[in-house]
Amino acid sequence: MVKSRSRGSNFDCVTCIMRKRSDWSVLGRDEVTLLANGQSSFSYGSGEPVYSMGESGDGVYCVCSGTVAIRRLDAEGNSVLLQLAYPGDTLGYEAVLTGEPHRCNAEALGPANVCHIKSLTVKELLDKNPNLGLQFLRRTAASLDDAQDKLVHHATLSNRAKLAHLLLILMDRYGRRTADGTSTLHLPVSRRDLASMIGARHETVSRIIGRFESDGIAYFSGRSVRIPQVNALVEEIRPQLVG
Amino acid sequence: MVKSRSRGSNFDCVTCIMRKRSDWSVLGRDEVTLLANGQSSFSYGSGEPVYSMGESGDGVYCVCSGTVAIRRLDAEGNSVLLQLAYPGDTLGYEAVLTGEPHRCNAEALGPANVCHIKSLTVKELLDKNPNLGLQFLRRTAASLDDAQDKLVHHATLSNRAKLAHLLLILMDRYGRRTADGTSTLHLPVSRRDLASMIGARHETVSRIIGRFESDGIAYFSGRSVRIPQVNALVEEIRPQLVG
DNA sequence: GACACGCATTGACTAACGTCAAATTTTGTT
DNA sequence: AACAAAATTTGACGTTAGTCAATGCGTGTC
Repeated sequence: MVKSRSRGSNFDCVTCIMRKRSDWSVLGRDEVTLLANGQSSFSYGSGEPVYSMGESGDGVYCVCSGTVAIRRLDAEGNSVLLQLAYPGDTLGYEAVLTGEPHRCNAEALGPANVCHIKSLTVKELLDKNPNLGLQFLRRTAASLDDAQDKLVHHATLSNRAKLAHLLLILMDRYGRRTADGTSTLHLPVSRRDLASMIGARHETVSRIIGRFESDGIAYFSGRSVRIPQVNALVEEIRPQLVG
Repeated sequence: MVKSRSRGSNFDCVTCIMRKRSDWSVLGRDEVTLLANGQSSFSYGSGEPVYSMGESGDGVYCVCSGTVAIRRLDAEGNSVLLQLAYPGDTLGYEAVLTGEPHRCNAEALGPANVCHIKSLTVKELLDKNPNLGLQFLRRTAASLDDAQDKLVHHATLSNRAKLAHLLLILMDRYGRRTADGTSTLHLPVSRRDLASMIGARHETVSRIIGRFESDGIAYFSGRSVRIPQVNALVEEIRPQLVG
């Protein structure tokens, strides 16, 4: 179900509720007007690219609704899902700042609304309000921290532990705690993407899922996951301590 | 040989040759004076910490000479070497910007001179010259790009390929091409660190080194490496393509 | 509704890698 | 120079995870 990208008119920065929770919250009243003038909003269908590796950055993107996947492909075509972007997140500013082409693909994981702010406007705003740049800097530093944490996990955890950890992270956004202490989770991504996020093959993920079910830790049905005790997942993360 | 950190007086931002190649190159003349006033320079011995995880960021650090290793430890004490910092690199600004404690250790890998610029000065400079913040942002974005590339490699390459790749990267800075086409390389880090950089055990690295030697690709003696044909390392990186 | 396609699961097998332990070398200290 | 400590190498072994291949499942298309 891949609709083609369509221009939407429903989103306007001045009234946008996401703006207050985003990097753009540092802007003053007339700066927001400038932002609104340099902006266009688009609707995307599932799987549709927002931007692609190699394209030059003609502006930045701000997620208004939905989830956007940030991926990188290597020379052999392996796709790695690096990050999930949510409403309020700003994407693609690296390319605008450096003048280099985009290093990643950004793709809507479901119906999504994403606004585009053209480079000129971004540069004017950065110039007018230095806090915007500092805000981007804080955000980028947080992403770097996140990426470095992932590197540590890739270096020290088993695939099973990494999958448990990933499920816990996805729980934060997509999970729901039911009355009797069990939790449920609707996965935003396929098994293949799940696998690429932890640096494993999709067959391996299938097998780990099988073992989670045998061990009573998590039960999968399509993209729905039922987790009787969240704490059991936490236990999975620390390497086996003997004693 | 761990000397204790000592205050040095040899380094002054106004005359510092590294400054022109660093983020601070965007500063104007009197801003450099402000920088020089908020700065103190220190000498470090091999293995000595510049700052440590958990400490609060009381300023940023600028490498004047030597190499500084950026590491992160996990809960079980595993150390992962995330990055090598070189003269001109600025460290530790994340902690200053966010107010959070340092998330990494920074440690001199050999004799090194590192200047400390106190938080107040950094904030004044960021305030006076917005280009400094943008410069930090560009640098951080580049680090993020680098970390994401590593994630892709961790997800898709074998340890052997990752080691070959790492050697090529280290060649850029520590390598020397001799007349007859062979190259030599003096490693700045131990085998353990080499292992942590590619997410493998040190025993595994030892064995890969053994195989590199059997295969005539690289010969190791302590921290010296001789590489007859650099191209042979490049070949190692791409997964076996069946022909 | 039948079909095709991509995704997911499972099995059999193999290769890569980690673990534990011991021997050896290197490095730093006294 | 002698010693102690740490790093490195090597071996034997077990486990994990990747590969190849076949089958099943689900979704969207015609």
